[in-house]
Amino acid sequence: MAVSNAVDQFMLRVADEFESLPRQLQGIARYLEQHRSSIMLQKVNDVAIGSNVHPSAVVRFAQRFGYSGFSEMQAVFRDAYRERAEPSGSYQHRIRRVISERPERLDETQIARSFIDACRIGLDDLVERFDPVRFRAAVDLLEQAEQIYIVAVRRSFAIASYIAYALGHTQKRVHLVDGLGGMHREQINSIGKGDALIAISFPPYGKETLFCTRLAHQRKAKVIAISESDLGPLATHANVLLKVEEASAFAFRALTSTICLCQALFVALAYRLELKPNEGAHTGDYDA
Amino acid sequence: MAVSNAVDQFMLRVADEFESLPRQLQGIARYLEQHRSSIMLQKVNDVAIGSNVHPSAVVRFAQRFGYSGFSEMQAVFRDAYRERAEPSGSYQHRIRRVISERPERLDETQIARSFIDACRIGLDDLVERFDPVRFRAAVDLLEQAEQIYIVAVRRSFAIASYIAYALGHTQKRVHLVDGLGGMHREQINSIGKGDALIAISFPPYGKETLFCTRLAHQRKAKVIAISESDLGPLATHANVLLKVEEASAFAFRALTSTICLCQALFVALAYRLELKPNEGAHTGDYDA
DNA sequence: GGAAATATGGAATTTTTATTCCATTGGTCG
DNA sequence: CGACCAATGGAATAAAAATTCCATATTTCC
Repeated sequence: MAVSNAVDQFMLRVADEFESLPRQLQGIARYLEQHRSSIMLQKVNDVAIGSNVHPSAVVRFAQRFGYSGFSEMQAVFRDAYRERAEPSGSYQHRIRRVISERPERLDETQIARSFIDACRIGLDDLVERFDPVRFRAAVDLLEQAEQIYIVAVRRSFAIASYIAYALGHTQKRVHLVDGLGGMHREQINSIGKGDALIAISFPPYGKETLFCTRLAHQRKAKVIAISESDLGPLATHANVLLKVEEASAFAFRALTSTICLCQALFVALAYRLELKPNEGAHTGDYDA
Repeated sequence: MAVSNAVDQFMLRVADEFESLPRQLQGIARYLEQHRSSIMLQKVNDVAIGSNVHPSAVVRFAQRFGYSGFSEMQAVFRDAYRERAEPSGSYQHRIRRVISERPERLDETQIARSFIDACRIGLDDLVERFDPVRFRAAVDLLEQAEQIYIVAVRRSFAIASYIAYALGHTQKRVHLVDGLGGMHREQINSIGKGDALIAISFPPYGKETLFCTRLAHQRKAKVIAISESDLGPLATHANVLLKVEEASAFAFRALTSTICLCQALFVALAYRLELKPNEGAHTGDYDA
């Protein structure tokens, strides 16, 4: 792993020993890692409070790593900053350099940044077009459902699997139609009146998803569709259609808005069901 | 001239009065101007020495401009830095603000909006902390891998399943360790030198994921870990660790940043492999 | 050139910050 | 279950830093 400066080096050393550190010192380690860019400005006390420990614990931490005390350790952060800030001159300068540094051919960093940017725009758009009426309707529908089925294939399957996981923390009975063993039909077949189906699909629509939607509708189950427009084939059989338009970059579709919406849906439902919030996050002793 | 921040404003005020300042104070003014980016780190004494004056002169300087002393003046510089380094307060802060803004009884809309906001902040943070070196290393590693294994459980499983889907569009051979039939071990067992494992896990870490990571490492396969910090158990066996800190709202963890990063990773890889971008999105006549 | 006003720097003081010491707690292992 | 060791946090102490005070130097202006 490439290590550029003293701070990274130090943090690496911390990471090494991390496991063998007492609880409080681990907390401090996490805090330092999190705030590496402003440690140089903080007093022992700030760090202590930030890490929920006594100042003396912070000093002990520094000493554990061979410094005489907090001050000496802090100097590492301070010097590293100075090294960066001073030689390359003003902020303006640095900016300009970053810009001029980019080569002709796109590099990974640029691709990544652009992609992330696209996702951000996607989320902005999601808030903007948010439709409270439909959203509430979706929550209502889930709240009343006896059993909840979820279907999505290919690109959207990840979303379905997440929803199934999340709903697993509620009292609802949940069925993920995952098509294992080619059994989409068999899996959806037990759906009936009083149940709900969440179907997620974007063009070109997955036929398995369409099939399930149609069946659910026939059986008088409620259908929540998550899709791109009111005009697609999902709309026909859906009771509620939540619209998401995903951003794309490099001809590649994001997934962030969809998953964000689904999570929001779950959180709203959980709140409705008066779940303790924590149960939504995790229950057991291992989670992910 | 556009004056953006408090430091600029202050320096302007100094420039105004400059002519009427006594010799030593002029020297201090020059020094401040020259070193505005590191004043926040300096002691009165440093400034005094740098300006060839007595420390008390520095205090007088500050007082001349209406501050109670050096400390108060220095705070201007410090705060300005912080504002830049952590736009509108650290990520933690912003999250907290979004959460604390919620009124008594939440309705669905508010919940959804807050949650989406939290996700947006999460993405902002993702760009900010993006580490090009590690990201590139991850892409390199995938490019060179003969076979790619992917593992994640519970909350993160959705991500793994998505990556598996995406990588399925490349020439790489891809194995999703999904634990079907309780066969995590059996599924990872065939990993070997020249292969790569992508492991995604957040606290409290899934033991299956840890197991796979350890095994992969033993077998001399390369490991890309996607996790929260360099300090977790995944770091030990990882060749590259990509850090993602997910936002949370209502004690509920988002997933957007992680998935966004994974997609970015895939896009970058696809670009590297000179895939036609479209193949990354979909191939056949039904997709999702 | 000398009185007044201002500036300067040494040293004392105050304030803030860091560190050490030690009693208590809590966990571990025989 | 009790003895031991590590960890923790309160309080005292030490160190560092900032500020004030004041005696002295320098400039200004008559």
